[in-house]
Amino acid sequence: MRAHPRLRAQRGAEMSEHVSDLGDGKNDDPLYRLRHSLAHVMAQAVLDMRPGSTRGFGPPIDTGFYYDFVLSEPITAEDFPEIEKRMKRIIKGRQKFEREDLPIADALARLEEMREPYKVEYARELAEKNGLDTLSFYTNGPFVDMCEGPHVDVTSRLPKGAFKVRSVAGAYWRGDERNQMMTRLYTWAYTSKEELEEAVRRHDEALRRDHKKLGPALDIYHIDDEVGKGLPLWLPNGTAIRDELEKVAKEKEFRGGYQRVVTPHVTKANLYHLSGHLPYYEDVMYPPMVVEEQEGDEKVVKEKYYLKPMNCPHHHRIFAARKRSYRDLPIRLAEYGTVYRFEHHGALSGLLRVRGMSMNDAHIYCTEEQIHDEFLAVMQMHKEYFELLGITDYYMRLSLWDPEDPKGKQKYVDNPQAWERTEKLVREAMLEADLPFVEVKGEAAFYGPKVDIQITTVTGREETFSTNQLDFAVPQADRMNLTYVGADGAEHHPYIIHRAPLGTHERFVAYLIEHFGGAFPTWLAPVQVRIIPVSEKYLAYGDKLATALRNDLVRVELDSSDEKLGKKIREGTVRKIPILLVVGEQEQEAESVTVRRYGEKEQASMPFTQFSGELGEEIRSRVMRRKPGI
RNA sequence: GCCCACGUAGCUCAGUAGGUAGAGCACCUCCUUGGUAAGGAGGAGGUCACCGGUUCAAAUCCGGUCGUGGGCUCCA
Repeated sequence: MRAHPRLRAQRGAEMSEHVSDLGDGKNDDPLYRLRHSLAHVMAQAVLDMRPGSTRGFGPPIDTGFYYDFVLSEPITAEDFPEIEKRMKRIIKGRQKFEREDLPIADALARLEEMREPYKVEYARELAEKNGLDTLSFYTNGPFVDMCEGPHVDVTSRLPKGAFKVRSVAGAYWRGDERNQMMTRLYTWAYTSKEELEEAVRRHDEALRRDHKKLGPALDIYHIDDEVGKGLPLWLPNGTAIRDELEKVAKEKEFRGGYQRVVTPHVTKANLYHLSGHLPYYEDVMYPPMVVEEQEGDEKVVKEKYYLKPMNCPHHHRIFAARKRSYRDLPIRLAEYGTVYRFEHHGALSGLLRVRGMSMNDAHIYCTEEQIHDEFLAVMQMHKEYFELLGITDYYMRLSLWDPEDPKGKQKYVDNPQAWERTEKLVREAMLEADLPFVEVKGEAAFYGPKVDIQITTVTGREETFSTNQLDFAVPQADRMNLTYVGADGAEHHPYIIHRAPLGTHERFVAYLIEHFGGAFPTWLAPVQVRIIPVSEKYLAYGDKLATALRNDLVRVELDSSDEKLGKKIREGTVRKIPILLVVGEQEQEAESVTVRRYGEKEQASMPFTQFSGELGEEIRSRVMRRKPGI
């Protein structure tokens, strides 16, 4: 389950010491200085070209920097060469960067005079919130900016050929859609031309792995205008991948003591009032289906049904449907449930952000004493999935509430003791699971702390792909009022762990496509084996093998096209099919096959029975023969 | 939703200054029966996203709609 956009605030507020490789220390980094200084140079160039424009933020980022402006006249990609030309001229101009510290009042006066309302706003905030009594300014040539620094000492130290204006985009002032829309210019920036070229090359390379390209190309999914935005159609190849993932999940959950349930796609409105979701989630839900009845002259609303945006309330009703004893706990209810969310039109993107998605969902109802073991088991399940799929490029985020958040009362259930207790329990489980994580305040769910697993897509965007939440609030009397009878004969409210290690099929498959570059391990590949007869004469033999493999539940295709062998090999390789079997006269006579594996140079001939035995074992044990890659 | 760009055959793209459309791949047919990354010939396929406007004439110019892509805190 993703955080509500409104609540997705205050990134990186506080990092814990559990961080291994996420250290910042960026202010001392020469590259940081370079990018930061170059940002000033670009701002100078842009303000020259568009007099009367005002500035927002202009920070260094992983690939260079960006700068936000409210422009007097729009800038498009056609203006990039001009910007670059002017930047180079400024660099050549040997402008010195000079720092100056002004008392707050003087700083504000200067910013007012510069007609920089956004800088004024931020300066006020720095003074008030952070209690600064001076603010620093940097001047280079005719350009002045309020800035913490540090910078290079003179513009001529900046490399002229190692940056490139990349793109222009819209961005709200401080990321809030209620604020002014600014124009953001992204720029690549490195220390040398070679590094820049290498970065651009890597970027282009990554784009080739983009699931939005590979997904349709490999017939995994299709998005059709007539069906609707964000509502992908899963083609046979994509469905095979989903089915395999579900198979793994069902096995793991079965062994982990989960029980499977199935719940409907639509539900009466009141359930979401009970759960507390409707008031809070309504703008992400599809509009309701309204049942009306004619009463006299008037139409009266009898019922409202919503497409379900999450599975939890349904599972809670299953829990509540019977009297529960402490002896029954923990109860673990699992479902690959399909949910629908009316995400912002502009936020939709391939399989990554959709409006209908199937979650690897489950809810664990347990006592406080059981939380530790249950949470630990969930995290260990994550570990197993990551090992199975060779996933290493992720980090875990322990998302906590923020007691200092001014809007805390609306954002979080008001129960400080419960927050402190549950956060401690989750932290302990994480430490015991021995998984590195960072702690971030202000990212919790409204009902409790959670652990989010963050991944970075090939295009460099960070996404949450799975989350595990501890919920102490929803079972309480004022919400779903879930209870069990304790050993003492009295009723108690259980705790709930919401967990979805594989996230949603949509996002997970998008990630896997990019992770594997479309070349899936055999067990997961939509087509596992393609049989290629050397010529038409051996079609019958190929067909015989295909039938035998299909009988063993192998996803196999027979290439019966009237093409030359080389062409058929190429076709199979382009489709990234893990195993191509070449069969001709020799193979037919020996009842053998020649095995050609994707990405492997060596090919081997062996008796067909040996091949099918080894293949069966490879699929059953879900081994990964190659490192993820293209 | 908002900012910018884009929308020509299933896919990738060309179409110069408004004069009713073209390539490669894929698809179909025929020839070829070929041992490891594209054999040859022919054919079919488009209301140039949709709606409206300007014009003798619109893929091309203008407006709107729909869709796609890049963005929308990595915080002086």
